Parts: sequence; structure tokens; C-alpha cells
Amino acid sequence: MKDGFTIGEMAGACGVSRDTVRFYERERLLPPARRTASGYRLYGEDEAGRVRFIRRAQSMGLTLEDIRELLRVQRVNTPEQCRRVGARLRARIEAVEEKIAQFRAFREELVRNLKRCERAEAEESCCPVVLDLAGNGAKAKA
Amino acid sequence: MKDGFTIGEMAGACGVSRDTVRFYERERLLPPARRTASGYRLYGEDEAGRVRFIRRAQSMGLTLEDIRELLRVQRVNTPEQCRRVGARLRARIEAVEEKIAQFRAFREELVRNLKRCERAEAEESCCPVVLDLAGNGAKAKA
DNA sequence: CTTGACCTTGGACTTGGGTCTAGGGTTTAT
DNA sequence: ATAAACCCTAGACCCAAGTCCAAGGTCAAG
Repeated sequence: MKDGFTIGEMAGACGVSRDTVRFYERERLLPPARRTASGYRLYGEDEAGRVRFIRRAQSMGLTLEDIRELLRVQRVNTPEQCRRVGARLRARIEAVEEKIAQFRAFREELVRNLKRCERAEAEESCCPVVLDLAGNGAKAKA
Repeated sequence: MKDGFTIGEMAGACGVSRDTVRFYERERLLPPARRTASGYRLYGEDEAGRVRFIRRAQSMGLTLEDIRELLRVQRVNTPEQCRRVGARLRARIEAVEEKIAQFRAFREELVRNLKRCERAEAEESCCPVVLDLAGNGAKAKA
């Protein structure tokens, strides 16, 4: 049986649980696995890569549904499909760029608060940190 | 009753539902609201700012628990607390920076796929897009 | 003084993304 | 040849973060 990994091996290698892998298969994020004669699932690097992609995408805030969409992109055949895929990718990239901008703004907000905190500390004036809650997009407080 | 917003007004202004506002109060992400004589909740810009902060932080991938932590930072008094707050903010900022880096990598991954897609289209060779699933961190396929 | 649009509470329900359990079968090491 | 450590399925369960509902109270307009 040396032509693949068992579910436990591959799950471990990807930092997820066996149950999660089976769950992804049920949810069609992974294709039905090859099986040994006795019915054990058998995996290779492909599947492992796919699981890692899912986790990465998830940590970027995509839902499993979004990811299913992205994965449908695989093994495209007609030029027509090809164009749709391109469009999908472009949309996704824009969304990611937007997200990066938001993160930067959020970071600035935290930094502002940290500075205030440090200034107060230096002055021994005792940190009047009140998070600058309204932040960028919000109406200022007059 | 012109000294504040009703729950519906302020929820609307923040793009959340009344139920969500009440939920945040129950979860102690908002302090118990002031009330009118008849028991209606009454809000000002402060609370609205706070709700917007929560939503922004959430969209950065923080859980309500994380946000509760950040909010506890408000109205700090002793220098001791001040230092803890500073540490917390610094940790959060680092986490956000890490996240930005991940996003950039993810973006690159999507761009690579898009390029492949476009190249294939140009060549009329029909898009053999197979998402480069393993991506940055993963073991290469041999 | 009623109608409709608001507000109150408490509690049940939902959805997404898993996680766990029971009741089996298999493989490997000893 | 048996125990430990895997694997299988189906289905129940869990948690976060809301969302919805019922049964009622309030307020502004007509």
C-alpha cells in the first residue's frame, strides 16, 4: 500500500483532522478519494496541496462556498469557460486588494492608539486610551 | 426625547440590525444602554462608533472574543494597566501585519493563475488552469 | 383614540464549519 | 493470534454569531 497516504497521514501533514478531510469530501471541496481494496481512502500530494489551499483561502476570509467556486476553475476546457475563469480570478484579486487596503487602515488605527498609549506613559500622565473607535470611515464626533 | 438615537436609528446608521445591537449588549461588547423613561434604549455617537469598530475589526478576522479584549483597553487607569494595553496593541498590530503579508502572497498566487489563464487564451491553447494549489508554503510536488 | 411603526423581553431557531460517537472492519507489531 | 492503532459510515452534537418570533408596551399622525 505504498502508493499514497492514508487519511490520517495526509490530514496530519496538512494540520487538519481526519474528520475535516472527510467533511471536505462530503462538501465536494475534495473529489471522492481513491480507495484501497479494503475501502481506505488513499491520497497523494495533489489532495494535500488542495487541503492546504483551502485552509489558506479560508484564513483570507473566504467561505467554503467561495472556495468551491475557485476550485471549479480546475481543468477548464473551452475558451468560453476560460474567459469566465479569468473573470472570476480578476474579481477575486480585486477583492483581495480591497481587503489589504482595509487591513492597512485598521493597522493605522491600532498604531494611533498605541502611540497615544506610549505618549501617556512617557508623560507619566496615565494612559487615557480610549480607542479611537469611530476610525476612518465613520462620522467624526463633531 | 431628542437626546439620543433609538436602537433602530443607530443600528440603521451602522448597517446592522436591532437584534445585532441587542446581541452585542448581551455579549458585553456594548455597555448597557441608557434608557428612556419608558425603557427604550438610547444611543449617541459613541456607541455608533463602537459598533462600527466592532464590524471593522470583525471583517479583519477578529472574533467577538478578540474584540472584547481590545475594547477592555478603554479608560485605562494605572501605568501597570497601561503597559499591558500597550503590549496587547503591539501584539495585535503584529498579527495584522502578518495577515497583510499572507494576503499579499495569496494575491500573488491568484495572479499567477490568472496569467496562466491569459497566456493560454492568447495561444488559443485552451486554458489548462489547474490552480497552483500547493502554493507558497507547501512542499513542491517533487 | 386608533393605526402603524416603533420599542421591550425571553427564548427558539439558523447557518457555517466542523467534531464526536457508536458500532463496526483492517493492518501491523509482538 | 491478538492488541493497538488505524480505517469505515451514519448520524448526533457543538460553537459562534446572529436572526426570528410571540406577546406585549409606546408614540406620532390622522
